[in-house]
Amino acid sequence: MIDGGGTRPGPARRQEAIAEQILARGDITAGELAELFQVSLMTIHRDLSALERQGLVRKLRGGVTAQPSSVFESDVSFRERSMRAEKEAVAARAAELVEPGMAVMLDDSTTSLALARRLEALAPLTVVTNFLTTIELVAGMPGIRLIALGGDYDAPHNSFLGVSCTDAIAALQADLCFVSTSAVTGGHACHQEQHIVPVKRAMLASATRGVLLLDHTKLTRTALYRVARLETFDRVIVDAGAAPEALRELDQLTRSLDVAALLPPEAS
Amino acid sequence: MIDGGGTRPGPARRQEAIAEQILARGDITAGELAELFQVSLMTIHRDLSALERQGLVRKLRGGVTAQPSSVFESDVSFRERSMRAEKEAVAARAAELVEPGMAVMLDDSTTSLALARRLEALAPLTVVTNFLTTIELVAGMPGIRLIALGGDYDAPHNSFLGVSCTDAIAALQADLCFVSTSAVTGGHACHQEQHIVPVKRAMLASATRGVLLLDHTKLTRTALYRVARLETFDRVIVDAGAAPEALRELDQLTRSLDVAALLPPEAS
DNA sequence: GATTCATAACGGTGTCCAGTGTTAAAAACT
DNA sequence: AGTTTTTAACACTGGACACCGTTATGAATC
Repeated sequence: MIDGGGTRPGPARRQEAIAEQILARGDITAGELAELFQVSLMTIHRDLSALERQGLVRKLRGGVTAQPSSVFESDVSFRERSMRAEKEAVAARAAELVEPGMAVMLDDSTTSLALARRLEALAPLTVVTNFLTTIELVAGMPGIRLIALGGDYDAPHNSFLGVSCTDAIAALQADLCFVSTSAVTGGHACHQEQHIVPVKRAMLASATRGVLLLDHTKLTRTALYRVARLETFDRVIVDAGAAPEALRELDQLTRSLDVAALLPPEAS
Repeated sequence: MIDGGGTRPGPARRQEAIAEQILARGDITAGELAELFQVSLMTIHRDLSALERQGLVRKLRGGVTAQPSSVFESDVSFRERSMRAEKEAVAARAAELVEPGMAVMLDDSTTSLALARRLEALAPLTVVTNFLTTIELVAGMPGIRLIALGGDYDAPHNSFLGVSCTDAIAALQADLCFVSTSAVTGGHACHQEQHIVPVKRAMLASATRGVLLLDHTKLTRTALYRVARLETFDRVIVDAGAAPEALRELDQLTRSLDVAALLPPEAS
């Protein structure tokens, strides 16, 4: 059983492998990669240019080096690719909390996006979000009322932030709010980017119930800015991949913890 | 996504011709169309279904009938198709008013969209809009700062409206504001849809200078709701297709009229 | 200047998919 | 019922485009 999940296009797969190599070794030459993957030098160069456009590596004469992780970890196109199955599991569980007629708020996380994909079945519904990807998705769903949160466009996140965004949020009141942060440490949900924090806080303040969506890798990570204490959330959903002791600790700190089992590998 | 040239793939072209037929004759049978275009009945049915989804015609047993124009005239996908050259001419002239560093506001009109396409060359620039099509376009322009205006999503216009939109506008101050309305009558810029009016008004109120963009067909049309008096606008731009007496009358009523000559039919 | 590496340009190859027709079933009308 | 119109399902096709290699040109380093 090779290639278990989604082996979609040709080059993307190789590029992922290349990125993995670089991230592991730190640097490598184009020639080595060509040898390793049995393709021409030109192809390697093209792959590297693509990866550079995504901000994953830096090209320089004679080879490539890895980019410090903090730079690209926040980029959408990167986040979109990682922890797919875990996000789906969490999103599926989150969808169970949504009932027709509700107004739900979604932040600019790819986990929320996974949830958004499942919302069409639950119409009628009002969806509020500042995430352009989600906006485009939900705009095409007939039964769903969409309220977009405007603001300053942030390219790496593909979302809208800033004062005019928080102002818009403050004028609303949602039933349910789904938020994801990049880390959980010391009883707090944390994020590594300052300018996102006020938006997430405003969302939580404008919703009757707040739900935190996590994949298990968030539990072992740290980030600088505190978004909110874990008790702030009425519910926390995490996938089942976490270590037992981490789960136990998390359970202590949260009002209501929900562990989502991984879904069967559907051929979506 | 969009093809400026006009002669698109295969079926779109035929569907346009079909729509033209129906709009001219009022109604027609599927069989006649199949004969007329030398394609199978099935294909005609598919075309008609597509046109029906766009709200242009109504299918009923035995044929199709035209939809009263007021229903679809406001739909984006329809507006996008009409008066292409005129809009480009007006947009080109409007672009001359924009200087690097400015903050410009664009409404949810396809003329504004045509203008937006020309803005990348004028970076650095701040663009403010409530039109999702424009948002997606400008989000991909590196040198341009984008501020999106949120609000209730309106599917036929593909834009955001409502109180939360006007509120967001009121919190801003732009240098230049470009607005287009569906008609000009009795010294007023008018629009046929009520819920759009407050948004356009708010935009004009939040900009130092207001510019009205028109194609000449707007001059002979009427619409119910007054948006603003023509003197409100610091400048009015119209294409050269208008009748001389209409232009003269318009000139009387505006502070500064600008007649844009049609551009050479470039193969963009 | 020589060498090595990177990019640009061109052409070949395969895949994917929109577009269409045919046939069959379903639905609507008489 | 019978007839006509509409939809559903399937297979075919051509063109578009992604992907890759080869060769040629350009840039950077020694």
